[in-house]
Formats: sequence, C-alpha cells, structure tokens
Amino acid sequence: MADTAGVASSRLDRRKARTRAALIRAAQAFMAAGRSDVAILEITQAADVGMGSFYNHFSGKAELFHAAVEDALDRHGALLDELTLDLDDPAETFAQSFRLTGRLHRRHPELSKVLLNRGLALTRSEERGVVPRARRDIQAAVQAGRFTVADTELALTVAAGTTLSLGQLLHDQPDRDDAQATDQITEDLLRLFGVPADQAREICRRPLPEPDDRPRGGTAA
Amino acid sequence: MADTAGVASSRLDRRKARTRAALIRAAQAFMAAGRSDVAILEITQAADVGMGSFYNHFSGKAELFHAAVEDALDRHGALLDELTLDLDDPAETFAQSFRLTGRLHRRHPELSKVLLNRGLALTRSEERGVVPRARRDIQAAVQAGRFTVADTELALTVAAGTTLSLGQLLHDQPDRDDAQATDQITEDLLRLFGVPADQAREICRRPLPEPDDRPRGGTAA
DNA sequence: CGCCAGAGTGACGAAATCGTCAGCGCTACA
DNA sequence: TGTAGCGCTGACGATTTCGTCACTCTGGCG
Repeated sequence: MADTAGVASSRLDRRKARTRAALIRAAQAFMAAGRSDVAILEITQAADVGMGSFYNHFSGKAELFHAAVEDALDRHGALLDELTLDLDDPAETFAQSFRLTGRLHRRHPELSKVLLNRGLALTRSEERGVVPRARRDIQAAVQAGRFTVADTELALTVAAGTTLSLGQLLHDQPDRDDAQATDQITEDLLRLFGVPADQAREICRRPLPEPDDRPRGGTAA
Repeated sequence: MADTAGVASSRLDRRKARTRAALIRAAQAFMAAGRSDVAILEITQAADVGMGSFYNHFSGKAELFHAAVEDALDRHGALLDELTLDLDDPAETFAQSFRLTGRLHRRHPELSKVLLNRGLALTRSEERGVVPRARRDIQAAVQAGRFTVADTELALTVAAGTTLSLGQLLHDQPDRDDAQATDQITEDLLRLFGVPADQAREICRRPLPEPDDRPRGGTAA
C-alpha cells in the first residue's frame, strides 16, 4: 500500500505482493467483462490462488474492487507522467495526456472498461490516479497564462466527464477512428479552455510518444 | 411498455401497472441510496408487494434495475420537453435543457443518483430518454446555423459526459452554487459549439421555467 | 348471480456464497 | 541444520438468496 518505492524487501514479501497482484488482476479482468458480481471463490480460482488467501489481503469484495480501480488509475497516471515528462508547456502536457488517454480505450480495452465502470465516482475527491495530475496541469496552464478559465474545478469537471464519455463512445462504435475523434475533442477542449483556435489545432497535431506495452512494474505486475 | 399514451384500459391493468411502478420506485430508492445489491425480498418489502409478484413483472434483478433507469430517463426527458416546448431557437432549447438538468442534481438528488449510477453506459445507443433529445437539439442547431461543430456525435459526447461529471461534482460539493456552476459550464459548452461568446453568455442568463414538483403521471407514478 | 382468468401472495426446498480454521510448506535466521 | 513465523490452502458449517408453486382474491363478463 505505502510501498511506493523500492522492491519488496524479502522473498516472502514478494510472494505476498504477487498473490495480492494476482487477485487484483483477476478482479480487473472480471470488471472488464462487466461481471462485478462474481463470487469470491471464482475470483480466487481465476487468480490461481487458494480461497483462504483472499482474506489475507482484503476484508471483502468491495475492498478488492476498490483496490483494483485504484491500481488501474495509478498505473495509467504513472504512464502519462512518464510519457509527458519532457514537455515544458502545461497546455501541451494536458493535451498529450488527454490524447493518450483517448488512445487507451482502444489499446487497452480491459483497462478502459475498468475505468468506465467506476470512473465517474472517482472523478472527484481522489488523491491518487489521473485526476490530481489533470488538476495540476490545468492549474499550471492557468498560472502560465496558457488557459483562461473561470474556475479550475469546473474545467476539470468538463475534462473528466468528457474522457469517460469518449471512452464509452469508442467502445460502442468500434469502427470510429479513435485517434481522429480523440484529437478533435482535445482540440475543442483546448479552445474551451481559452487557447486560440489555431494553436489548439496545432498542438493536437503534434506527434504522440508511442507507449511501449511491456508489462510495467506497477502495483499489480 | 408500449403503453405510451392513454390510461390503462381496465382496472386490472391499472392494478398491474401500479405494482410494477411500486417495484420500480423501490429500486430507484435503493439505487439512490447506493445499494444496488439489495435482495429481491427486500425490494418487494420496500414496495409493499408480495415476494411472488416480483416475477410477474421482471425476470430478475438486472431487468428491474434496467427498467428503473429507463423510467428515470424517460421522466426527466418528458419534463425537459414540457419545459422547453415554446422555444424556437434550438441552441436555446439545448441550453435550457442542460441548465435544467444541472438544477436537477440538487432538486432531485435521488433521481440524480440513479442517473449517475448507470448513466454512463446509457450515454449512447439508447433510443429513449434524454440522449435522443439532446442529439435532436444539436442537429437542429447545426441545421439552423446556430452551432458549428465538426461532428454531431462528438459534440453530444462532450455534452453527455459533462452532464454526468457535473452531477458528480454537485453531489460531492454540497456547498457549491449549483446554478452558477451549471450556467458557467453551459456557457462554455455553447462556445465550444461555436456560439459567439457574448451570445452564449446572454442565453445562459435568461430565466428558466420553474418546474412544478407535482408527482407526474409518468411510467412509475 | 356465478364462473373464470389473471394478478397477488408467502412459505419452502434448492442452491449459492460467505468467512473460518486447523494444518501444511516455505523462508529467514540462528 | 533446526526451528519459528508467516502466508497459503481448501473443506466445511452457517447464512443468505433465489425462484417456484399451490393457493387466494379481485374484477370482468355472460
């Protein structure tokens, strides 16, 4: 939980972390399949873990699912940070993050489904995941004079809701060009945030860093 | 189900409709309380209906909850139509609908909670409820030259996601001025849709019709 | 007035799910 | 190498939930 940096100390700790991660991965898989009402036994079987182990890690199903969503958010947030590390303009950081998140819905549908399932409730009041990053970027862009918005929280609200809704759209219309749709909406958002139209257009045409899909060493890997 | 117009024909039909409505109302109440995992028995007790009656109307819990959301959407959509009936400008119709929906989250938190729970999945591909109305308004506004958007569906996506996210915000921050926040976001959306800034501002300051809160004769009344 | 169709009812057996617990195997450490 | 500690395990009793079914009651109709 608080094991932010560094590898687990002992072999036993690592074993424990692996079991926990397996449970989280299984839960995410079931969420992606839309089956949030699975029996605990079924989860442990999917995770190839003994039934009794479950309660060594979680007090119940709700806690597991919460951890699963948190894990998905953390991993995606970390990925965004990694890919936008070298950008100076906060407006561009925001735009790249939004565009990358749009791509995510096609590239990692399972992760996307997890976010769409419970993402709305986590849109606010969470100190972890992608929301604080977006808030940070918007605030920085306002400070830098790149964005002109009446209320940061309202801007964040528009952005958050639009991300989720866009994910749903891309999921429901598999034939739609996800990059085109995402970039179009990002451009619209930038204009809404006060960026001049030509600049918004140009920013959204810049090339995106290609995320490598190696399994990363996140909480649940 | 298809009993759109006219009262139920016989007394028996009316009785049946009342039982069904009671179940739907109970389900909505539980959803509003965040308890989507209630036992069927508990639902029937809350509805003051015999356990056995449940299966006369629904094949299972999922079907009931689906009907409950659909009912909430239908009733809100009908209310919007009623309140915006005399408007000529489709841009204003959209704006008023959006503003009224924003007010809804505070005025009818229970209905709002229902929409927030499963609204995202119904954001798309539903032929009933508020989404088709929004689509219709946006298309009409584009036709009339009031909106300038590259893609109607993308515009709809932004609007839908923002509504839900705004509802979540208003729910999480009870102290925030809901009218102010809603009108601000509506104004931003209108600008995003190509309405000149001064017009957008003016439209969102126009007075709103006051919805009367009499229980209406909808599907579940 | 009497009969019938259809909705309502709640108790009951079947089935699923829960959470525990006593034992086991592995790992760290002396 | 011995041993103590910790996590893993899966079978089991308890509990909850499900869906049915035989029956009742109400209202439409001849």
